Amino acid sequence: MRRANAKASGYAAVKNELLRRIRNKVWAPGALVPGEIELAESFGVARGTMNRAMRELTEQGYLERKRKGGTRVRPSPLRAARFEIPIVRAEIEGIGAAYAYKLLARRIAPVSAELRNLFGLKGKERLLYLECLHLADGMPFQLEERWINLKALPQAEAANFTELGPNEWLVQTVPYTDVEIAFEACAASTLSAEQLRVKRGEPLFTTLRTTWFKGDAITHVRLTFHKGYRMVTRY
Amino acid sequence: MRRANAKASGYAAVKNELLRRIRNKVWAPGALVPGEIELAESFGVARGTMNRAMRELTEQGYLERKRKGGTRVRPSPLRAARFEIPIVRAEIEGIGAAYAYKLLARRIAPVSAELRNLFGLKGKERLLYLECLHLADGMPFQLEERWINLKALPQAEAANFTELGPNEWLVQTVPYTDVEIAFEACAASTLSAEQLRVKRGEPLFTTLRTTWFKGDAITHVRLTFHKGYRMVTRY
DNA sequence: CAGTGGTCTAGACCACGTT
DNA sequence: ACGTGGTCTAGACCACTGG
Repeated sequence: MRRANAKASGYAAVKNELLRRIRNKVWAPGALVPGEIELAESFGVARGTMNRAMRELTEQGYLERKRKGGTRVRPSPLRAARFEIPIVRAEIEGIGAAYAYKLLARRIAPVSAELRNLFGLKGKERLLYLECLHLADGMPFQLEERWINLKALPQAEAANFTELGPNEWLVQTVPYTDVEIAFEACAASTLSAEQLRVKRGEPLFTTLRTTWFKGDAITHVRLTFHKGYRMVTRY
Repeated sequence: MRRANAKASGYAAVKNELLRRIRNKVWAPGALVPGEIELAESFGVARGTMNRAMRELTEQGYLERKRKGGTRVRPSPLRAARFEIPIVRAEIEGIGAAYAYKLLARRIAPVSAELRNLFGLKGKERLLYLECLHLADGMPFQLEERWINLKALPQAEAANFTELGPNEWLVQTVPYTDVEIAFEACAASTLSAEQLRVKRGEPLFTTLRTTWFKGDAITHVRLTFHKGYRMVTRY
C-alpha cells in the first residue's frame, strides 16, 4: 500500500524530514524523540522503513539509540568524514601519472622499544624491515617504511618485494581484523629528506598504520608523502 | 521460520561468510557473484536479509552492484577510514583538560585571489575574517583562521564571537549541503608560530574545511594544531 | 524488454537494559 | 518485568540498465 499521501514517501524522504526536525530544533538536542512505531504511523510508512531511516541517522551521528531507553537527538552532532585510503599505485595512476616502485632496503630489523611495544613482543621475535619508494612520473611520491611481524606472518620472509610492493602483497595475502590509522605532520628525517628530495626538517604529511589479526600485530607502516601533499575528501 | 540450520543465521553471519569467500578468492576479484535471490535461497535466509548483507559490503567497498548488471567483487577492495571531526571544545574536554577560547582578531577581510576563487566571488562581496585560539589547560591547542561569506550569511556580522567560537556558532546556526575537508602538513607561519609557541617553519598538522549550502560557499577555515598533534582512528 | 538490485510492507520474535 | 530497538520473513512493486 504505497501512499502518495503528502510528500514522496520512502526512507530517504523520511530521513530528510527527521533531519529537518533535528536541525530546526523541533526536537531539541538531547531530547527523547518518539518511538519507531509511533513515528512510522505518523509518517504513514512501515516500521521497517522508519527503522532504516533512523538507523542511518544514527550511523551518521545525529541520533543515539538504546534498547528500552529510546532514541535521543545527539547533543552535538558528531561530524565524521570518510577518507578513502587508496593503494599508492591506484592513487598515482588515478592522477594520470606513471607508477614506479623501488625497494630501497630489506633486513631483519633491530627491534626498538617503540616497535616492541606496538607489536606486543616479549621474547626475541624477529621483524622484517622494508624501505620502499613509490614514484609518480619519476618523481618521488611516497616513502614507505614497513615492519612485518615474522612470527605472525612467516611467509613474508620468503616473499620477494623487488617487483611487487609490500602493500599490495599484504592486501592480497593477509586478512586483518583491526586497523589503526593516524595522520600527523612531521619534519623530514635524514632518510625521508634524501628520498623525497627536500631539506631536512621540511614539513611532510605522514600516515601511520598498524594492522592486527585477532590480537596479533601483523604489520606497522609509516608512509611519508612528498612535499605539499594533501589528503582531501568531500561529502 | 528461523533456521538453526548450519551456523548462526542473521545478516551479520551472512556478511562474514560472503567476506570469507571474497578474501579466499572463492569469488575472484572482478568476478560476477550470484544474484540476491539465489544466494538468499542457498543461505536459507530471506531476500531482505541477504540484501542488507550485500548492501553493507558494498558500502564498505568490497562489492560493486548495478541493476541488471549484477554484483561483482571489487577488483581491489578500497580501504576507507572514518575520522570523527569533533568540535574543539569537545575534543579538549574529552582528554580531561580545561577548555578556553580567545578571539584574536576580527575584521572585514581583504579578499585574496585564492579566497575569491574558493568562494566564487565576482563583485565586491565582503568576507568576515576571524582569528581565534583554542586552549587546553592554558596551553595553545589549535589556531583557527576563518572566513565567512557575509553575502550568504549576513547575520554573522552582528554576531559576537568573544564568548562563543565561530565553530560552535555556525554549527548551531547554519545548515550545509556540501563539505570539503583536507589535511596537510605545513610549516608554521609567523602567526601560527607565535600563537602556538613554536619556531617558524616547524611542521604543524593542518585541517582545511570549506562548507557550502546549495552551491554558495558559506565559510572556509584553516585549523592549525599544536606541535605533535595526531589525528587517529581505529576500526 | 527482461533481469537485477532497490525498496516497501505487515507481521513476528527476540535481546537488551531500564525500571 | 516490560518496553524499545534489532532483526527476520515472505511477498510485492518499481527503477534502472544491459543486451
